[in-house]
Amino acid sequence: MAIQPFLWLYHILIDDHKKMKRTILIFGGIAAALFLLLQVSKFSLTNTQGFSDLYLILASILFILLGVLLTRLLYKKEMSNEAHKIDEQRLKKLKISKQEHKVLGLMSEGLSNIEIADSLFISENTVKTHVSKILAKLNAKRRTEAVKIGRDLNII
Amino acid sequence: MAIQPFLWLYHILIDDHKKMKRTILIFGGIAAALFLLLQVSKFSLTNTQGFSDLYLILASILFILLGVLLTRLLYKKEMSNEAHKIDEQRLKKLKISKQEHKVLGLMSEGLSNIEIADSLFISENTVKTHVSKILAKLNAKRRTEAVKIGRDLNII
DNA sequence: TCTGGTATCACCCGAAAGTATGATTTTGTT
DNA sequence: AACAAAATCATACTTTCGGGTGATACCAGA
Repeated sequence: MAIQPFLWLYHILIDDHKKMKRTILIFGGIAAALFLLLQVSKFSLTNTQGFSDLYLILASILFILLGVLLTRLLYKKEMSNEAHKIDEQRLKKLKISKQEHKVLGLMSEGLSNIEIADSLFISENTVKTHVSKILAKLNAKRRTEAVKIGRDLNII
Repeated sequence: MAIQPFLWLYHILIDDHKKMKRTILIFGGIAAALFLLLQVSKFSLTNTQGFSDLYLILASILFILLGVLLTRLLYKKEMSNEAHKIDEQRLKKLKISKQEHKVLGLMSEGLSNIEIADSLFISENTVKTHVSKILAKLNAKRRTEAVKIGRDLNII
């Protein structure tokens, strides 16, 4: 849950170009707001107090909005990443092998044993063996239950 | 994706008391930052320019952080709400009845037909009928596939 | 080299799931 | 009240799942 300082910058700079526009917008907005604020502070030396205060408040609101916008952009990514990434540690604890994990994934896609067999280029019997072991390791009685448990454990 | 202006305020004020502390913190922070900023603007009339600028920048950063904090708090709730609420409209379009929906939900929990029957106080045969209709309406061949489709359609 | 883990496959059998059909009752709407 | 939709249940049948057992092969680490 802690904000990693440079990770999001990396994501913004390295990731796909679609988000470049928004990135430029945000950094441009920050620069503009900062500039505006500094200008206001200079004006406040010569102008009236009330005028300066109004613009300070506006600039403050702008900064808050920037923070909101920034977070909406990044937090969404962070959350979806966190939600979708599989828990490798738990896989090891449960001693679920690579192939078993693949089978579990295809089970969660609603495939039958034969369909899984075809997509992995193995026989249906082999799939059955994998499924049985998965059920045992996840302490499930049915494949639907295994999928449910797997989802809960962030294994799928 | 649009920010609903008063919805989050409602959530903050009405929801459980655990979040009250954080709420007070945030609004307190906003008030403090505003006060700080206004004070700074007054100081800038008498003090040196550099001194004022430094505090202005600090206040700006504080505002951004406030925006970030605020959004992290609210957006999380919004996202989880959005993700977990079922799509009633699609249920109507698919003509899935209440009982069928219940059965679908219990299927996704990994229950067998008999277990579903017991928890709904109906016979296994009835459950089978419901399941068959669900499969037909969701265009699924197996219950696992139905669960998958249901999840994708935000029906579960 | 031996051993344990993984992956592969096969056969049998019982249990669960799913299909098809038909029938009755309940419920909600006009 | 009348009608449609939903909910209930049953019976018979087919298909899929899952358990149990055993077997072969491969690979990596002790």
